[in-house]
Amino acid sequence: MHERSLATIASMALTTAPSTRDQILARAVELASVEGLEGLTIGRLASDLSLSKSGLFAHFGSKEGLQLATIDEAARRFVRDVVEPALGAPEGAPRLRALCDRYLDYLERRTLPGGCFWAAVTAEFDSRPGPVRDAVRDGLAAWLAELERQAAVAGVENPRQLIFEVWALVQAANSRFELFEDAEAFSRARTSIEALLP
Amino acid sequence: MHERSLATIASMALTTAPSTRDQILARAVELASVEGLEGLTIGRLASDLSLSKSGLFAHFGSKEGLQLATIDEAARRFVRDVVEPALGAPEGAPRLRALCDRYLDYLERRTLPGGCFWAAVTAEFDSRPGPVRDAVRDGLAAWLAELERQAAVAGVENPRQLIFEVWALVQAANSRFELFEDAEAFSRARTSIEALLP
DNA sequence: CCTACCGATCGGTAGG
DNA sequence: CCTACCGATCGGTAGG
Repeated sequence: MHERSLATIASMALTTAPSTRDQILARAVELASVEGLEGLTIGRLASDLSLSKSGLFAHFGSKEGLQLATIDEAARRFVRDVVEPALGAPEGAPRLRALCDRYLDYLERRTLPGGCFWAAVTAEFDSRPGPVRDAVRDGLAAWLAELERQAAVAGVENPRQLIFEVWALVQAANSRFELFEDAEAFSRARTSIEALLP
Repeated sequence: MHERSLATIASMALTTAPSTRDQILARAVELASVEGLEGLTIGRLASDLSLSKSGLFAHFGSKEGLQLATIDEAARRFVRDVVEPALGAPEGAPRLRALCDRYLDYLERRTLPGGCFWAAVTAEFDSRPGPVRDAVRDGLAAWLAELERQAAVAGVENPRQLIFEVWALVQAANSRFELFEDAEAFSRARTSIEALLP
């Protein structure tokens, strides 16, 4: 076990230099949080990374391929930055609280230049059927299902209703923070969420 | 000031005769609810209305002019379809309840093809500074201020916190309805809001 | 990963 | 409100 984690650390250290594709997707997630997945253009992305358009294009095959890869990368970063750090808390109420806290902190730190990636792409694609909307929906559904599962473990009587309310408040905090630059947005959300959690 | 501008907009809506410009803006609000204010292109709009691009363009002078006029039209329709019908209810708790009910009904009927106009354009422009974001912010601020005023008249101790929560739930209902085609989204929101209102 | 292209569409202009 | 344009940029392709 010690050997494995050392090997993992070593291999991470050796592979820290991100691939071109990883660099592209890191920038793509940032850009999409501000400009959306349609505003994410291949030319802009290539220019930001000093690549040729066709060189960048070849990694994804189509704009839709780039959009889907960007959603996948955003989900991966979300797990790494929000879900994984909360795994130390026991399942149920403590885990649920940790997941909410982590994400509110993540948003408040303005980790992405446009705030919540899911807020941006959900509003953009929620009424535009197709593979991109499906991927957004699946990514968000996985997150909501995890929150609902923790609420169920905590013995909440109606997990879906509770998580509907909790996620509503998180999204409202993001929206108010971004649109109104309202510094109180997150404390408002934390107050309301604390009153709801078991 | 917010109240006066709402009343002014309402009276304009009642007295303005149909014109090419009005037809353009009616379609623009619909399109923007799906495609956003950037996805709203002059060529697409002209084609939908069988006008030349330059003929349509001349009404607004720039794309930004079209975007600002579209926001203004959306606000006008919002007042006509949501605010005015609620004015029969006495100020305070009944008015607040009527405003919420009206808007939830409006969204559930899917009056606009992309759902809530404010949800679409807020998420799109909330991290993109400029006149368009300012107009979105001002339109939403007028609506939230009206809700807060009714909450204050109703004797709520913290109107801002209450309306933060109420609007969060309305937006969550719209988002779930659009993204997941969740028929229960609005009943969820109504249940939660009913528990919050005085 | 590149250069060199392609047709379509973008916002916008000239002139009527 | 129109026709006839403009340069820039879009997603995408050919070929290396």
